[in-house]
Amino acid sequence: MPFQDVPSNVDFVAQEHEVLDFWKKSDAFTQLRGLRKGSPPWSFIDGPITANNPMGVHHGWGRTYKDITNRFWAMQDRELRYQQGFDCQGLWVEVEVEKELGFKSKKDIEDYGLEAFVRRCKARVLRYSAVQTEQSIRLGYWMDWNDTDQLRWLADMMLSDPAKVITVAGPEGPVTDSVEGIVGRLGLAELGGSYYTFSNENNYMIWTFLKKCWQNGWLYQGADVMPWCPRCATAISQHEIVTDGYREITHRSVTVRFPLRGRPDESLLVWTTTPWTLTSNVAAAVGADLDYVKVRNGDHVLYLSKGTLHMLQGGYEVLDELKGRDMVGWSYDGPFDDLPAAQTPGGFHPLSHLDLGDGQSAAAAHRVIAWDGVGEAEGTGIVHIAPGCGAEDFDLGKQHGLPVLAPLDDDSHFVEGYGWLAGTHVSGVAAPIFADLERKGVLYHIAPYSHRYPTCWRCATELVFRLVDEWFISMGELYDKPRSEVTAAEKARSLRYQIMDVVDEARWIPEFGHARELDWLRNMHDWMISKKRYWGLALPFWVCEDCGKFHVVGDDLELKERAVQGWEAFAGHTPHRPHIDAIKLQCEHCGGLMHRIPDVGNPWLDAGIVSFSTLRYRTDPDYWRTWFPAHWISESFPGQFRNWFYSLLAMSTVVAGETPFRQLFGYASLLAEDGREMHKSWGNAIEFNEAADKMGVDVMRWLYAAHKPENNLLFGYHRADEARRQVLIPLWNVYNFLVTYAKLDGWTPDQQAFDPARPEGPTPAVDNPLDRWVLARVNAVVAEVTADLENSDAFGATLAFADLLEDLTNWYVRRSRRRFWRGDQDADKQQAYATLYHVLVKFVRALAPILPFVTEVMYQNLVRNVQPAARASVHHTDWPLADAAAIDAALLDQMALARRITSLGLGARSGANLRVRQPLARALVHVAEGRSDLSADLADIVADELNVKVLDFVAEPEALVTYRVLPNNRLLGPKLGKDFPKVRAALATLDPDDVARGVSAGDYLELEVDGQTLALAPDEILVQTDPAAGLAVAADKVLTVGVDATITPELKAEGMAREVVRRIQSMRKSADFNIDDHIFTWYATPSSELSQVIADWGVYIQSETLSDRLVDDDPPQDAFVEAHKLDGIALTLGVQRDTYSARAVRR
RNA sequence: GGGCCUGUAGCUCAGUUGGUUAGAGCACUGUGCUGAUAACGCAGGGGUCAGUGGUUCGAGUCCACUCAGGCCCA
Repeated sequence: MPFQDVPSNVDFVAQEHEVLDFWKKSDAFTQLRGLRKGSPPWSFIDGPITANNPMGVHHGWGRTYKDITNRFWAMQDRELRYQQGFDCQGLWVEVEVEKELGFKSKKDIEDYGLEAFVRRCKARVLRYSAVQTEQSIRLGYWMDWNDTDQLRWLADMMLSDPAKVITVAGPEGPVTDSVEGIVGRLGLAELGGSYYTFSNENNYMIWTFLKKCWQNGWLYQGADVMPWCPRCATAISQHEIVTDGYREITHRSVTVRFPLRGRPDESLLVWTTTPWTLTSNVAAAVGADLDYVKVRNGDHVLYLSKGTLHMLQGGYEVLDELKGRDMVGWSYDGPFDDLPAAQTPGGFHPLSHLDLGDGQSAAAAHRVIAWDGVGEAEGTGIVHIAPGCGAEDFDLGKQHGLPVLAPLDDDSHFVEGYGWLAGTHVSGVAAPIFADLERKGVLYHIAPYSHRYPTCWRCATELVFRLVDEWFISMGELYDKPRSEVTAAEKARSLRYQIMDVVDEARWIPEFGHARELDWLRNMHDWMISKKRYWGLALPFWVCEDCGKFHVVGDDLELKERAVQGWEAFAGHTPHRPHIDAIKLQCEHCGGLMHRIPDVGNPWLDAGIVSFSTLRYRTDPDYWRTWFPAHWISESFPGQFRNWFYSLLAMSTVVAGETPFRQLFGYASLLAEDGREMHKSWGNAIEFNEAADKMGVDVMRWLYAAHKPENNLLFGYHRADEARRQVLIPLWNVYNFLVTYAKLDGWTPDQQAFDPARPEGPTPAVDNPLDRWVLARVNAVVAEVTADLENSDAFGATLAFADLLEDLTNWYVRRSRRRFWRGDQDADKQQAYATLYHVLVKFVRALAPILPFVTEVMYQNLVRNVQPAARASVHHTDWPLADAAAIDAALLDQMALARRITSLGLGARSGANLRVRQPLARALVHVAEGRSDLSADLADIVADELNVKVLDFVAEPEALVTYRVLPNNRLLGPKLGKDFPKVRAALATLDPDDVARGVSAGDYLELEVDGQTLALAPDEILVQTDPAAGLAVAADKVLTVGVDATITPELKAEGMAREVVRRIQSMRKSADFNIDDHIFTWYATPSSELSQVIADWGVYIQSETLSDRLVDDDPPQDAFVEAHKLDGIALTLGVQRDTYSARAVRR
């Protein structure tokens, strides 16, 4: 079969959809897996994408890296698992389902019913995993994707009839289970497809991990004051709050008086931005070394720090100065001592295992304490301390043995014990509290205050700090010494240092990732893993109702073994709430009944376990060992150091004691084209589907790949247009060029020695320098790109590809055009075809991982249409080999020189206003010393491109240039050291012409420096040339090119003939003739000179324009006619198709 | 306060171990070429390589500090 016609105006987007159809119909992905089965493994572990919404263009970036890398290694004949994953459990899903249902609080969920709510969460995840699957397929991401219709069907069934028993197809045969059972087994070996972190295996594997932590003594239940979302009614962990959470918010700050006990009419002046916390005040902190003043201010005597006197309203008189330490121990009356909470001995909070304050009530405990955290940047230098309402306050309270008051319940309403406040919500208490303080006479001043305040990363509600009872994994002690000095015993006690060692085992790209992860680990607090919510990992912690001891269940087997109640209710369900909560165990210590704590797990546990759960760690150790650790993982850097990278590392350290990945490739953030984050409300957001259909995914993938990954990527349509113009269209044009002429000439590639794995075949044997050069180029580029992609450097690959494409289009094809166009079928033409074909096929195959669609189209036509034995898809072929023998470095240098000469020559012409169509007699080239001249072949190419009859290389370019002599820094710098500047200065005083002559003759140059004579070797001096003034000359560092501007009558005539040819060519196109149509041409001009030129150059004009006749007469009526002016001379031209002659004549 | 990243032309970005006159694309201007034509070539303007100091014969590149932006932690 011959090549198919190539449209010159191609709709890339429509074409991508055709390719998707082709891949689907031909089952191209499955074929690839079959082809690579049994080859050495290359293991990629995917970081799960949250299946909660459609994916965005920023996901496209990461997925492009993943797909490029997978495709590259598959072409290297490696077997891959192709399993990508969905993150399924956690608050983010709950929040969206709550929105769907119009819920406002946790109570709404409980009223609705946990069982139904959890099923809705599962269904939502299934639905969006289907959407994301379809989007990823559109991107060209080849993975073991699920059938999206089946996913949607399962979602529906989860809601309507989860207990229904169904049979679905799996890779090893049909699998029968309930709908809920099948959903819980998605991604496991028997079902294949994407992994889902809500799967049974993922959950039970986390149990195994948690049990191991427990056995190592790293798991504990702790009390702490944590940021808490009043709406979500859960604590927010350190991981969640650090970046996503802070917003600039203006609150009403309040300054109040704390009347001192035993010092009549004297008060501490205290300031806070969170008035509700005053209800739970226990202490006031001062800086021990800070200077304080006692002032009279209106009716009061107040204490505050010297640096915050501006806080006072109205005039004041300083009565005394003192240090903070002098105030420590003073006692005062708190603003809410009238409430029962403040008067309760031992403090007021619900945690039975927390015992602070020596039985004192808060009111009795009120005192001034010292704290080095007190400063004067804001406030009064006296800090109100409420240990139940702030993290630092809680720590201070522990140090000082202060009682704790915890005022808020789960929904952030004040609890009983807070008198008139009980039952009111924290968000609405500022005003009544101000009124109450006013009434009590302690309110001093209220003022707006803007600060960065933490908000919920999911629902943007302002967080409060609340005393909570949560579960933690201990990170271990942080030793106050360099890591290298930490002993083995210390390390054994501290998980933190064990993870650090594991971090060292992996290669981090970019390298700074390594340091960042270590920095995070140094600063990591104990990992809060519990969440007081509904949809998520059921933490396997069972607590004894009698003795309070807890037990951690390690997996499903142990659960079944130890269950003493509730197994029947649970059996057949996934290990989620509410069914899991039915199960009771018996306490090993006292025999009491144990119930599961209601908390669910931190979602990063779900994502971090996948290097075990998806690799069959529990069921098939050999399989796990084959695929663990991953060769490569990749995610966006911002955020993942504390999230996925961290949890992956921590969990692998605990379970396996080794790194879960060998190479980590990270990239930055995607921004809009205006450099800002994409936000719908700002109008700069681009949805994935819209981008795919407007710019095309090959273009998107190029934008993603052609970027230094550690820099933020600005994504948008202007850049897309640029990429299409610079890459896709030129590539397509070269392809179009080859196919067009190959069809005209009936050329097809050799079928004898066809290799389906590497269909371009061995490097063709050619002698034309252009061919040898472009073959050298393509092989050099393949060598470079191979190294780049092995090192996760897609960016480097795109740079190399762009250069090659430039060389191919703007030099090889441009200079070879006539070789293809010529009528005869000589050896040179055959070599040209063989070369361009080889280069293009090799190029296209190397590009295939980055641009999988357009390369597929080109492969189908260039290879599959002409080679019956060809593999079905370009993605089934093997990675091209770089033929080292073809990389002729000398030729590459020579051609680079030729191109520079050309460029300068065109510049010289342009500078003298000599258009290129006008032939000139000669160009003069001077190449600086030490550089070789061009071979005759290359000189001819340059002469042709410059449209000069002769290209002369001149050794004595005085006519062209003036000289400049410089010391050779690279040689003389190290040799002379400090004397170097003097030598440079001495050299500058000499006559450059003399020096240049000496150097070119190979003489040593004697130099007088500080009375010493110094001899410089010729290679220690660089002779540079600058163009001489007044010539059509251009020059760069090495080269000078001048053109002879004299236009003889003969040259002028030839120039006119070429002009006529160009006009006719352009008319052929306007008249919509085929490229090989023969024509009749008429011309009429009043100028006898022009008419003579056309007659003289008739043979040339006819052969260039395929004119069977060239007639000096007015064109007939039905010809295609245009009136032209050549240098002001009128010329009427007419063309008409020669219907009798036709294309066959040219063959 | 500590850690990391970034700072190069109007815009977006390259710049390989330190080496001679710092590049590309876009945009602008001029011009040319063309069966790549909704392209392309050549030329031009446009740079205190964020700043200061240091190392070095030589710094966009290495070191220190400062400034600005971003991220992480306290």
